[in-house]
Amino acid sequence: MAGKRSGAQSKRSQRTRSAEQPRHDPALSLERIVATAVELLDAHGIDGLTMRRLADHLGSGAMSLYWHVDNKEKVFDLALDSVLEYRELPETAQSRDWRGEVVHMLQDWRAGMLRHPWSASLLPRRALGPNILRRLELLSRTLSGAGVADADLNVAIWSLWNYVIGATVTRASFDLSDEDMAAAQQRLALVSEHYPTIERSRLLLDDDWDGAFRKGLDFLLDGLAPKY
Amino acid sequence: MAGKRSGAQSKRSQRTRSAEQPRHDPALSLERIVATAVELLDAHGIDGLTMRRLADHLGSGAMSLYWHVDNKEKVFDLALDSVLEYRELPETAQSRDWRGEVVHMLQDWRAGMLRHPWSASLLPRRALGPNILRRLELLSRTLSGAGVADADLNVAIWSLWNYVIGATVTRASFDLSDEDMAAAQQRLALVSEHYPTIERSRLLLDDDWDGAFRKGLDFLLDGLAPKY
DNA sequence: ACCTGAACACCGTTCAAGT
DNA sequence: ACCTGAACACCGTTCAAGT
Repeated sequence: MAGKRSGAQSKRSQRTRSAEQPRHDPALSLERIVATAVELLDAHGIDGLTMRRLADHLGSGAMSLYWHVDNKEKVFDLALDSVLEYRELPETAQSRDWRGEVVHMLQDWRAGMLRHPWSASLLPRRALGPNILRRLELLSRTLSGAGVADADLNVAIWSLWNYVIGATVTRASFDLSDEDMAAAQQRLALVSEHYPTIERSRLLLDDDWDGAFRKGLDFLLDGLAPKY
Repeated sequence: MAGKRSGAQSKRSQRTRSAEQPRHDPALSLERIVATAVELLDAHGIDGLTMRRLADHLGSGAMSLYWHVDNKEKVFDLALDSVLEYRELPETAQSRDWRGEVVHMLQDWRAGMLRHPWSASLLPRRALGPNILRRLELLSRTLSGAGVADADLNVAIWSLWNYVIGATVTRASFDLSDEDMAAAQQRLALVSEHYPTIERSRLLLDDDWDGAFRKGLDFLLDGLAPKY
């Protein structure tokens, strides 16, 4: 956290590092850049990723990154997709019912993003990387195999997508700003006569996010399930 | 760019020319600041809002804003909530069924945000403003009145919220970056053997977003509807 | 109470140049 | 092919000061 302070000082100590010289940094590469970007984002949030800081952590000059990457946007794209990898369960999938399959993948999706909360706030502005496409393909295949009519398939996929994205974005934002949540609760308490129903149901105090995600997902799947 | 700016300047100076003071804009106020911030965001997107530019458009020094507002974050908060106002239909509500009520409010919510696409990318990091709370209260009241059990109420509200947020965030991001969408489609075409189901259902080519939103919402409401 | 300019400590990126 | 420093055109915000 308090790793690097003065840029000039750390740069100098790198240049004159003769005694403990052993670790000269490996050459730059897309992989190293993306991995370090993710580290930085995990540690300092979305505003903590800076081209200059990234280069610093990689032991290179700030401009060296631009040989590997077009611009900062690209770094964001790559960091986001790198976090969304999904390893399908190989053969257990056979024995799994379609609902179990879908629920598992979507829960994993959400959990993966919540492990890197910045990823949720990045989603709104990014395109579909290969890992997202892979998940959509799996979703599509599973629902289709479950008997969802072709006419309903895209709607079903987007509905589940929307649900996951919305849930993750919301959860991550509350996670990031406890004080905002507290402020909202306080404001709510102060003017609770305006929001009696919310107040009564304790909507903002309920913190069983995982359970709510699961239950709501079940409702949605109930609605989407093919009718026989 | 500089041309556009000077254009706005001259328009304002025309308007205030009638007053005796030669170059004084109306006094700063939170309302003016927020309204101008929304204009800027509409015109130039999220990166187009700059404290300096905002002050410039208001005809004031950059630092004058800080007397009215803590920091840039606050400007974002206020701009977001200002866009989410909802006027309940006064008495027609009586005759409306609960589904109609919910659908109307959520469609209006989505439409309002899509009129200001930056609002979607702002949502992940912001807290609940009064206008959002008002919508949640309405949702809560309507669902409760429709017979949704207290135990399911919060889950139902969050599910609908998630759905709207996810749909809006997604729609706005595709809206903002047509070339990204095109790139994704191209990449998809190139490696379509990896995503056969998506390819077949033309998931990424379907552009009836409004229809898909409505249909998926119906599925979700089917799942949420109280079972008699 | 309300507004201001100068200054500080940063940004992302272009460019010409080095190996 | 890969990396670099200097430079440019910006940022948000602190501060001491003006009315």
